[in-house]
Amino acid sequence: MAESTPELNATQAALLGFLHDGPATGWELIEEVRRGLARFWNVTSSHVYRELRTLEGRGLARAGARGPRERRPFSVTGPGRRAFARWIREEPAHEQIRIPLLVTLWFAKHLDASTLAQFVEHHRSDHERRLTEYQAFAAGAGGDESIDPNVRAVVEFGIAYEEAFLGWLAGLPAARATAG
Amino acid sequence: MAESTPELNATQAALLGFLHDGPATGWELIEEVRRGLARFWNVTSSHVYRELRTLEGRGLARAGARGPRERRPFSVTGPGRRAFARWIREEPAHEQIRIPLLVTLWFAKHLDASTLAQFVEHHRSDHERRLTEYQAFAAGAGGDESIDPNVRAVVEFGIAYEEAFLGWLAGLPAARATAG
DNA sequence: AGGCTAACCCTCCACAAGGGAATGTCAAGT
DNA sequence: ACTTGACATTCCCTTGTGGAGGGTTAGCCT
Repeated sequence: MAESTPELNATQAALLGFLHDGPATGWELIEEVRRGLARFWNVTSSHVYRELRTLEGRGLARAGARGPRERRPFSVTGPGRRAFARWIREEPAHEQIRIPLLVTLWFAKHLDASTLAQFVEHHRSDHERRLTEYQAFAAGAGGDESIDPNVRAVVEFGIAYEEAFLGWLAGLPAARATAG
Repeated sequence: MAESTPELNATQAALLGFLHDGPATGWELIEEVRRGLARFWNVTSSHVYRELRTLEGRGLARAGARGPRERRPFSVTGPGRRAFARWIREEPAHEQIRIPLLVTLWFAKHLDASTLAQFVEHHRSDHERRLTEYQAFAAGAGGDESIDPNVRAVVEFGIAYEEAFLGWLAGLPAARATAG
C-alpha cells in the first residue's frame, strides 16, 4: 500500500539536499558531490542531469532562466523540501560494494604471482594517496567550527576505510611475493 | 587503439572463472557466487542468465544438452579460456562503493538526533552479525588446506571491512545520542 | 499407482542506473 | 575575427535490478 516505488532515490535526495543550501546548476552540484560525498556515493554527470530533469518534471525542483552557456540554476520547491524531509527519515538501505580487485583475487590461481603483486601495489599506492587526502582534509577542518560534525564523520569513515584497506593489503600473501 | 570495448566485463569473467572448475548450470553458478563473492560483487539471476547467453553467442561458453528441468550445463570453450586469461591480466578497476547511510549522515542536519541514532544502531547490529558470519567461515576454513589462500584473503577483507565499519560506528557522535 | 504440491530452473520483459561520446556555448587571449 | 580550452548539457549504449510467468520434477500423500 505505502509506496511501491519510493518517492526519491538517494541520488535525487542528495541533489535536493544540496539545493537546500541555495540554488545551483547541474555542474555546480556535480562539483559539490565530487568534493565530498562522491567517494561513497558515486555519480556521473549524465546521471545528475537526468535526475534533475526528473525532479523538475515532478515539481520537486524548479529551474530558473537559462543563463550563460545554457546553465540552468535549480532550486528546491516546497514539495521538494517536503519530499526530502520524508526521505531523510527513511531507513537508509544496505550498502553496495563492488571491488573488482577481489574478483581478480578470487581467481588469482589463474594469474602469475608477479602480475598480481603489481595490481596489489597499484592499489596500495592509490589508497595511500587517498588516505593522505582525507587526513589533510580532516586536519584542516579540525578547528573549523562551521563544519557539520556529521559531515566530518563521513570523512572519518573514509579514513577508517582506507586504513583498513591498507592494513589488509599489507597482510596479503600476494603482497609478499614482490614483483621482479 | 587496443579495445574500445573490453572483451569481458567482470561478471562475465567471474562466470568463466567458475566454469574453469568444471561445467555448471546457471543456477549452480548463481549459488556459487552467492556462497562467496557476492558480498563484493553482487549478481542477480536474470543477469547471470543473460551473460551466459552472451558468452554462448560469442563462443566463449558452450551449453550441453538440456538435462532434467531445462537445466543447461555450460562449459568454457578454448576461446573462452583465452578471453579469461586475457581478462585476468588486466588491471582491476577502481572499487565502487555506495553507502546510503553516509548520504543520510551528510545531510543529517535535517534529521532529528534520535532517528539518526536508530539508523546507526540498526547498521551496528547488522554489521556485527555479518562479522560473526565471516569469522565463523574463516575459523572453519582455517585448517582447510584445500582453500586457495587468495580466496581466503577475500573473506579476510570482509572481516577487516566489518571491523573498520563497527569501529567507526562506535566513535560516531550520533552513536552517543542514544534514542529513546 | 496416481495425483498434489513445493521447490527448481530458466526465460522474458521493463525499467533504473552507469559511463562515455558527442554537442554546443562562452571567455579570454591573441 | 579567430582559436583554444574550459564549461554545461544531452544522447545513447551497456550494465544492473526486479518481478512475473511457465514448464519440470521429486517427494509426499492417500
